[in-house]
Amino acid sequence: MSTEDLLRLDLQLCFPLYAASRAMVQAYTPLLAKLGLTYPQYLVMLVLWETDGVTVKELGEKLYLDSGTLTPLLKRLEALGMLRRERSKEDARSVTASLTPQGRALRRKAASVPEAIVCRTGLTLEELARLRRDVLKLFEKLSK
Amino acid sequence: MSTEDLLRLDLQLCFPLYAASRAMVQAYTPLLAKLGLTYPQYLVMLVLWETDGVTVKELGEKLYLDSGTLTPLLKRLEALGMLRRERSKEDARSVTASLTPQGRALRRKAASVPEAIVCRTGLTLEELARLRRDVLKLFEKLSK
DNA sequence: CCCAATTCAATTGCGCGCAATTGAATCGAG
DNA sequence: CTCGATTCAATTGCGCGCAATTGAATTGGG
Repeated sequence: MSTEDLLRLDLQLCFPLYAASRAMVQAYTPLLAKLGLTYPQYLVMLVLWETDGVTVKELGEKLYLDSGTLTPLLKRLEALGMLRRERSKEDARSVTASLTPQGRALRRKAASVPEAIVCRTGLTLEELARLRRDVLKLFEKLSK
Repeated sequence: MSTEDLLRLDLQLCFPLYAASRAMVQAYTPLLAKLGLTYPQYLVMLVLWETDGVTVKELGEKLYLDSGTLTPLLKRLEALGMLRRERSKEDARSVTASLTPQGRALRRKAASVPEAIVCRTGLTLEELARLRRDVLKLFEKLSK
């Protein structure tokens, strides 16, 4: 493959990845709109539904996002009544996000989202699992 | 697989895709910084290097971006001296972007970028081609 | 115990993405 | 030829992402 070819938009991996990622978020958008959430907000809620009471730092480690993204996002979720933000008593440098009853209750309404997305892709669970594994492998290579 | 499992962050395809896409852009960032470009700006340049003199609409169709994104981005590239924007004479509704000599010359400096990224992924060209094909298939399913 | 280094979240600034709207130009049915 | 519908780019508004900086709290070496 020539350098010329490598510069071709349609032959690169990055652009399809970038386009697919945005298309995926677009697929979630109308579903999440019913819950009053954006996609990044939904990611934060997924973490909290799994492990309530996490710090900004922990959220950042799980989602690969920094405080510049998370702080305003968490403030919006707090304004929506989904969670509370409070300074940790043990370590006053850190801030913990905890679900409100309303935030916890939203989980049931969100339960139908993943299956709807799986259907939307038109792929089998096996195909999805393989693609997920391959993309994750790429991600790990890039993170190093 | 239960609904519970589907809701788990790490089992979903979307989050790895989202994380990998951002990691990929991050991998490009230092390389493109040497050219004075952001990743979306680089995508526009790739299109222009392949086909000079495209309208905002055509750029949007190739990159899946709308005028709300492209208009300010093209203005920045114009301010950088990479291209000119002008109203089409045939159809005064459309605007055409054309490379300046400087913009055309940048292609040589950009030639080393794709290979550097390929190395960065640590994947073989075959693995990359397969992943690209699979991601593209997903994208097409989601675009429908 | 002290203070320099580190670790936190918050803030600032900027460039996307994208929905929604605007306004100009063109098209096309009648 | 006309005028309503359509097609353009531009604009507005908002929520990310992320680099860089700030300032407060904590840590740890001496």
